[in-house]
Amino acid sequence: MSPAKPSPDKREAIFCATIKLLAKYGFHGFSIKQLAEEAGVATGTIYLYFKDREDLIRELNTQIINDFVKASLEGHDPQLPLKQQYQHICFNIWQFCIENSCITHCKAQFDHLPPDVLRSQHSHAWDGLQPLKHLFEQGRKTQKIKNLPDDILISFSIEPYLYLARQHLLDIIKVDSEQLTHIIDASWDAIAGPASKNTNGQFPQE
Amino acid sequence: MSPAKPSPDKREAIFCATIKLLAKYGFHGFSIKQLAEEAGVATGTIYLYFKDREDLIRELNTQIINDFVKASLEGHDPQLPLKQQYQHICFNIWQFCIENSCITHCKAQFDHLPPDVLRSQHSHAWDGLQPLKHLFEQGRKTQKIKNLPDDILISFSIEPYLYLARQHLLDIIKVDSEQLTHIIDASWDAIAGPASKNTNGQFPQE
DNA sequence: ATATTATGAATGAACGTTCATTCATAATAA
DNA sequence: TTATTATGAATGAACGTTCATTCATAATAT
Repeated sequence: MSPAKPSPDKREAIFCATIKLLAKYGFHGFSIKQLAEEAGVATGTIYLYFKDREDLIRELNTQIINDFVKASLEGHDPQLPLKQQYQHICFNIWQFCIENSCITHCKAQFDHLPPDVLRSQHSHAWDGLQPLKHLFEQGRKTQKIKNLPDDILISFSIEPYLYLARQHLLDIIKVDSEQLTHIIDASWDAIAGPASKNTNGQFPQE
Repeated sequence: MSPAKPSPDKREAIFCATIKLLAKYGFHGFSIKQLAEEAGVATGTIYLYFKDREDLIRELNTQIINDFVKASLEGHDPQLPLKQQYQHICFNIWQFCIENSCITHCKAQFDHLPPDVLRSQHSHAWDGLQPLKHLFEQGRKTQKIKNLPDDILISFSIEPYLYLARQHLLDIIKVDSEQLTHIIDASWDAIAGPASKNTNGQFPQE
């Protein structure tokens, strides 16, 4: 089966098994022993590739963010109209979440790492999402997108998809491709247009 | 402090300490011993009030959902215009999240309990949110709200607030009350109006 | 006195991590 | 080619720690 080479993709096997187990059991109920079994290696082997448990999880987190960001921007074309650019990214996100169910379930787990890790993760993710930043910036300038900070726009642009994908994968709800279109439209409605002017009675914002 | 009383609210103290620790350390790094110390009781005492660790967490989860639902609907008035009803609920959610930071951080942890628990949690939550269900239903009928399933509307109505509140509490972003108004408006824009008809083909937006 | 409630030392299972050992392959020598 | 040696990836039993849970005992209430 497995010879004794250096090892190009054994690390990958460990990653893969970690994702699988983390998605299934969460951080509790996830043990190194179980991981070794799932990955088809000895427990000690894991420590040849990762300093310790924490290191493994941090590295995995980084890779997942990278993959997610990369998938989100696949085929991105800054020449297209803003709305189309946005729709494309949203579709990418949905697609990625559905096709990588383990990652989708994992990802949410990472939202509860220590605060300092979260902060660096946050800024790292934004680094990769530069094109989305530009899209938002351009949208704000041309009044096609509400004049709100990136993070707030994100809360309508990415979070709902993550949530819905999780529920979809758990069979709690079902989203077909026609609904997805409507969802993407709804999410565009949330961020589109200059910040609405009259909430209740109040003053225009500008 | 009190040596050996019957115990009306010792259970509450244990709940409270659990929330605190869970918010701080997550499921890992949360131990019964630590919990006992934080709650000011002996380890054995915990087992007088809860069958075991799992039972404690499940019960806590249920109570948090109940509190959350109750807070969301506080002061709800079905007589008001739909948009105002909606804004009021959104504001309640934000308020609750900010005022109960430990619960907000905890809540997300529970998103990764076993699937069957998640499903029952989901339907239990909806039971309590009947008024919101009605609001959505009425909105769909009168074309004031998009013709989309409740769960999808929720993804723009609750999830973004949970996400933003978490980030706000972690000091990753800051949301002031003026921004909150805009966020609530944006979230209304997401669900408002009949499901948009032209995705790409483009009519004027208003 | 009796029942109820609280305690925390004791327990054993499970955990992450280590390290002496193995062995297929690579490198070198004949 | 064939024999010999060196390598380091892989192993998994063993280790020390930590954990959830129990229970004999103590404290309090009735």
